[in-house]
Amino acid sequence: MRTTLDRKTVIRAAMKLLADNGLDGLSLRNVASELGVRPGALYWHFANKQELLDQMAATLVEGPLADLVRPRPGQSWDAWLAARARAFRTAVLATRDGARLVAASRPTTDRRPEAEAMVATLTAAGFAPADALRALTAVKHYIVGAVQEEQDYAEGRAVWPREADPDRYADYPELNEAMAPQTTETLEAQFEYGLRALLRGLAP
Amino acid sequence: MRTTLDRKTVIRAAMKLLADNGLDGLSLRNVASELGVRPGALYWHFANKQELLDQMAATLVEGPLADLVRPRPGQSWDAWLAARARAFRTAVLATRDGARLVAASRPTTDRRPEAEAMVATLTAAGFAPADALRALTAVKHYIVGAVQEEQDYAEGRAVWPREADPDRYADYPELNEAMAPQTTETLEAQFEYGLRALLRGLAP
DNA sequence: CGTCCAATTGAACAGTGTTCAGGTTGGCGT
DNA sequence: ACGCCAACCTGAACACTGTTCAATTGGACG
Repeated sequence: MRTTLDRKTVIRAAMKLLADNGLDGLSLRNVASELGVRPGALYWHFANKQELLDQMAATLVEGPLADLVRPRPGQSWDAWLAARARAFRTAVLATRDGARLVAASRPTTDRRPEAEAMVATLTAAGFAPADALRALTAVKHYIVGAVQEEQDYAEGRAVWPREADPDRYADYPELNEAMAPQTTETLEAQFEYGLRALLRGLAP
Repeated sequence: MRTTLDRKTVIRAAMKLLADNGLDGLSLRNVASELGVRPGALYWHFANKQELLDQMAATLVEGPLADLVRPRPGQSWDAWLAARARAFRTAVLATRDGARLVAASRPTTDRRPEAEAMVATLTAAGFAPADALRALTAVKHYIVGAVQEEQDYAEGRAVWPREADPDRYADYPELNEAMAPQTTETLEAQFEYGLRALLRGLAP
């Protein structure tokens, strides 16, 4: 009995190849040969490559965010939102090209129950209903942009000026003083700085 | 005298095809045939497709932002940053798939003079040097994320829940009250809401 | 006029997502 | 035990893509 393929199995194999080769190196032929199967076989389980990417993105993000649809007892709205933001960031950065993957994917499940709970949490904290949704959206936008740029840098797609041309750096005194060498910690601090500022400014 | 090709001409043709067919429909063969030329000819003017995309993104953004490296006389730091943010958003949204184009491109010119001036402006307004750079970066991240999602929606890549399934919407009362039908104006208001919150929270 | 060289062609290479008629193959009903 | 049906997969092709490069053009210049 040759065990037959399975959506989950395909997704797992695709995730492994994503980690190994990056998003640009992820082809259906790769995935198929990793599974010992011909490319056409994948079309029995997925309508097209996009659907596979959607599922990959979903498995990436849904797990870590599941516990955080509501604040824990006694947790303030901003501490809760910050925790959610950090969880999202961590999950996306943990996978190679995670940000690009998420950006290239469409949502697979109905997000309305989740959204309803989150909006309700903010209105309970004093937000007007419309502002609650605007606030959640603004935070999402910040996270998406931050994670994208951060990973572009991590994967070498963006170039930090200091590394590009360290010599003539003396021409830019203010920039020189402002910018420390980039490390994992400074990137996280940057994210935290913007996140806290945004949450501070959003307070009702 | 057959006029010979030219970087600018190629970029212009590519921009037209981008507007007509979107980023996914933009192939070098398309660009070549639009110019009455074989695909290989483009490689005389650009090292590869990426370099063409980089130049396209640059022409998209650099013009509108050129005037806004420093605040106008008497303009506050936050009014200036907001104006810059709006100009960037407008420029990107004006072109089909502009956000994806910008996201997929690397910077072509040395951004350090610009960055130096901007950091200096914020330090003059009372920011610590490191915070000045963090603030600018945070704003950039917010804009990038916002524009990306906004255009995903505009091009039909994202689905707004209300349109996806308007009937069962009564199950989500808070969401229902929070979410008005999306129009150009509400999208701009959403952007503005997050931008103002972020700038408010960033104040030194 | 002849030479030179920037600019382009023609043709190929290796790879991609996708389709589909045709084979397997496992399990179920009779 | 047999036959059948549906799930599953193969084999092979199609229409694309970006990219390379030897060979060829055509205009400018000495």
